[in-house]
Order: sequence, then structure tokens, then C-alpha cells
Amino acid sequence: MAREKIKIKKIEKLTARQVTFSKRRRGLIKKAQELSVLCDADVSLIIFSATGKLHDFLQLQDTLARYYGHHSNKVEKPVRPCVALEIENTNWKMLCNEVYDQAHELRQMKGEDLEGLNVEELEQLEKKLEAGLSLVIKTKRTWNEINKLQTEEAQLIKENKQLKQEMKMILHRGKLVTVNSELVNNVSIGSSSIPPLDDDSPYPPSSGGQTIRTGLLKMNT
Amino acid sequence: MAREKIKIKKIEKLTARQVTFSKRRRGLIKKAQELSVLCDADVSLIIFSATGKLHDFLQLQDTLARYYGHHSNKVEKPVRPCVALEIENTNWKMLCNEVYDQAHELRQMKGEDLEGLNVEELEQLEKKLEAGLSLVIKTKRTWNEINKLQTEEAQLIKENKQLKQEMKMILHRGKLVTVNSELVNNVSIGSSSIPPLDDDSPYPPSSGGQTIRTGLLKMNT
DNA sequence: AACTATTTATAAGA
DNA sequence: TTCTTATAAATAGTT
Repeated sequence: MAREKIKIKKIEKLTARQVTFSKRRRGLIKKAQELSVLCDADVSLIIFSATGKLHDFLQLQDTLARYYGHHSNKVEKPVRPCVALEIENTNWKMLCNEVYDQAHELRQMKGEDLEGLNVEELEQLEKKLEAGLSLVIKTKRTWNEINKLQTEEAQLIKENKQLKQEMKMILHRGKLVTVNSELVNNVSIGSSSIPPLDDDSPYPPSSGGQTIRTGLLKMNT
Repeated sequence: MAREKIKIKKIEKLTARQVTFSKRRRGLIKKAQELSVLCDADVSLIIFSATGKLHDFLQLQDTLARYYGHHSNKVEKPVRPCVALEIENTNWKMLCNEVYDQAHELRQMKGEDLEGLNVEELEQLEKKLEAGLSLVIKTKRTWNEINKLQTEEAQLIKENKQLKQEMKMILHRGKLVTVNSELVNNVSIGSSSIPPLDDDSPYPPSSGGQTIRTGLLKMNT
């Protein structure tokens, strides 16, 4: 707005940027004050410089209306540096940095953005990926083992049920001969080498998954 | 600032005040945007109208967008009072979620936090890691190849120099016999299968590194 | 920090 | 609200 028209884009030269920041900040504050007074509006303005320093925290309405009542239109700036806000802003920027760093690491682990790395760095990355991969493969193997055991278990349960059924048949035939109902209910024959069997299997297939999850958790902690 | 100079005090006439509010609000927002862009500053502007019912909440130059290089010119976000704070909160939470998700993905790529994954998910993870690893290995191989070539090149240059030296010796002896100076200077003997050699090697070792960097960049783009 | 040629914002009117 | 325009205000480059 003077001498030459400028493009609204970041001023590259540091000193020029600082000067412009200083000038325009004053102008912006003045405009904000005027708006608040002229139109009875509550205007707050929070300006952080590029370095993250809080420059102005203005709550204009109340104080300034009074101010203008006393001193016509000379402009002052009630700067109230607010530590809480500065901390908030710092947190925000730190979080942004964290997002950026993580995104970069992720991309590199996915084989992207490798241009800037030398052989040593690439080898480190390779080792990191291999370490991760080996743990994943190990975990997968564990799972496969578990699944295999689950299948075998299911097979055993099935076989057990069949055996139990056969057992009952045999005992039933015995009952027909001896007419001893107590022996049938308890399914226990003293001299038999076959262990007792119930309808409630000690390895219910439905609860198998949960048991295994717990087991896996233990294995990995 | 026009037609007539005005005193900076509350405009009594309601309609005039509303008109001025509308105009100056736009101007203020524009100035705030310009400051944020020109000087790389974070500028927030909160404008409550006199009634307190309307307000503008502006967070200019979204920090995250800057980090990711997005050009989302968030010019104006006119929202209701409670919504403004919610937006801030939402932004924060979204960023936190992003950090969390990325951290989790990273940990899993490093072989941690695998408890919750089933075989399918583990296989996906394995594939992801293998893909990344293969790219890293490929890049490393390229580098090793380049390093090998560099070494060989250096060796060849050394040998060439020795050969050249020997050649000169031979020619020098020849000169002593035939007294033919032109042959010595041009270092070219018609019947010889050895190509001419200069002091200026076509592969200077000093520029080798730079050449290779360029090549690698091309390979990765 | 001050100066000043220009650009920009805007008060009043339509 | 929007447009116009005369004028006030802001400011980019310079000193």
C-alpha cells in the first residue's frame, strides 16, 4: 500500500519481515480497537510471531471504550502477555512437529522419501524393518501354531464325543442286562480303565478363542 | 477514512453502526490474513457483535496445513459461540488422534503392540514391512553398486596414470633413438591398440560423489 | 525511526 | 447488501 504494490506472500527477507510485522501489527491492533469502539463490538486479537512468541493478546471492548472516552483518538496497545496461551501454542506446535516427524518415519519405513539417506542410514532403516518384520513373522507363527492346536483340539473333542456316545451305548447294553440305574447315571465302573466322561467337555470349542487370546497376550508381554 | 474524517466513538445510529461493522469487519479480517501470510504469524481474531449473538472466529494460517504444505486458504470461519471453541477442540483432538494412530502404526511396524491383530492383519503388516524393506534393500544395493563402480573407477584411473607414465617412459626411450619429438607430444602411435591418454582424466575422482547423488535422485523419483 | 509516494480502506451517498 | 467515489489512512521502500 505504498511506493510499490506487494504480493501477499511470505516475505523472505528476515529483517523486512520483522519490520513489516511490527508495522502491520500496530495497524491491525488499531483497526481492531476502532471496530470495537465504533460498533460496540467485543474484539479479541491473538498474534503469535513465526517464532511462536505471543505478541498480543487483546480483549478490547471494556478497557478501550473507557480509554477513548479520555484521550480522543490517540492509540495505545494494551498488551497482556498470557502465559497460558503461549503454552497452548507451544504444545500445538510440538504436536504438529510430532505428527510431521512420525509421518516422515512412516514414509521411510514404507520405502518412501529415501533420497536424503546415505548407505549407513539405509542400513539402519533396513535393520529396523527387519526387526519389525521378524517380530511380526514370529507372532504370525505363534498364531498359526495356535490355530493348528485349535483344529487338533476340535478334532479331539469330536472324537471324545463319539467315544462317549459309544461308551453310553456299551453301558446301556450293560443296564439292560443288570438293571442297575445308579451305575448308568454315574458312568463310573470301578474296574474300567476308561476315565469318566460328561456332556460338559472340559474344552468347550466356544470358549477356545478367548483362552487363546489371553495366552497370546502373555506370550507377547 | 473517507469523504469525511470521523471521531472514533460509538456510532449512535443503529443502521450506520451495522453497516460500518460489516465493512470494517471485512477490512480487519483481510488485514489479519495479510499479516499472517506476509510475516508467517499465527493470527486469531474473535469478533463479537454488539448484541453478543453473532461472532466471527478466525484462526488464520492453520499450523498443521503449513507443516504439510497444504494451501488451504482458510479465509473465514463464521461460527456460533460454542461452536468456535468446539472447532478448536476438534482440531486438537484430531491432531492427537493422528499422533496416536501414527505412533501405533509405527510401533506395529517395529513389531510392538501386535496383541490385537489377527493372522490376516499380521499378514498385511508383514507385507507392508516387506514392501518397505525391499525398497530399502533395493536402494542400498544401488548405492553399493555405485560405490563399487566408484572404487573400480578410482582403481582404473590409478592404473591409467601408471600406464601413461610407463608409456611416456617407453616413448622417451624411443625419442632417444629416433629423435622424433612430435610422437612424444601427441602420445599416439598409429599401430598401438592403447587409446590416447591425457593428464585430464575424463573421470575426475573429486566430482564422482556429486554425479552419483544426482543419479540416485533420478532413480528414486 | 522518520519520510513520502502510493496503495488501500472506507464514509457517505446511490 | 452492494457499488461508487472522494478522501482518510496505512504502508513499502528509502533514508
